Amino acid sequence: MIEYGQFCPIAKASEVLGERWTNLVVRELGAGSETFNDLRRGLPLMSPSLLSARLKFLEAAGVVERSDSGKRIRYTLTEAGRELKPILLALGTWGQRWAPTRFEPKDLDPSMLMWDIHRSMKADYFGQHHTVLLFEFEDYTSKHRRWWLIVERGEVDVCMRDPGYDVDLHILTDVKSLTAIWLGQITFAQAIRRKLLKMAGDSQLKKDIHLWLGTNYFSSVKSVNPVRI
DNA sequence: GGGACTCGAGCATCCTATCG
DNA sequence: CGATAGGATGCTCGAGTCCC
Repeated sequence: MIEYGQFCPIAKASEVLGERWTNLVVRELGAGSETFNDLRRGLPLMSPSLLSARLKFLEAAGVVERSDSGKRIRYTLTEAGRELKPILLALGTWGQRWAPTRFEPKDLDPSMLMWDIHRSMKADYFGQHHTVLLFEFEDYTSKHRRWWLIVERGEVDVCMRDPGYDVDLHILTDVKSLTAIWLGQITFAQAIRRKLLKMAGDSQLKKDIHLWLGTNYFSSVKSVNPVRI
């Protein structure tokens, strides 16, 4: 644990939250992740051993509650943890406005992007229709190239293997462009016009992509140093 | 087989003592 | 006072365990 040797409340808060990854674990829990594997999907570069250590630390600090139903272990935020939400949102707003975004390969992560998108998609748009969306990243050749989002009864599932259903809409793009759209750095219309995003399939889904895909929470915050795509 | 870890080796970074 | 070395600490990666 970091210790600053100061009574200042900011120092005390930093002793709890200042370690690497800690804020992002709280972010994931605040966004609705509850199981160890959900958290891993939202934090793909964090090792499981470190995630386990951080969860134990946050539990001891009174930020996270661990409950074991016998079937599976759930992690949820305590009242202290929930009170961090506006603080993290303020931190994110500051980051979107002031922190330089370079979109270098090390900052781009298709798994984190798809996990984030699947969580914020407007599932209500699809009603009771079973809908299959295939996202294909032209800049990836590995197992991370194709991602299926399956919408069913208000739930969205993300899949890295072909689930075997007919695809309603095929979206061909690259990770950098979709990240830029997701963060509000460029609009769908601009991306389509510049052929950074191409679609094949259901014409209504194509037309309404800006309605159902959603955007990152901070996308409306204007950056002082926007990136050039 | 999936979920939730745990362990150990190796590497990276940080901290502290020492030296010029 | 600043640079350096070496030990301590932290982190990742990969493999494995345990339980349901």
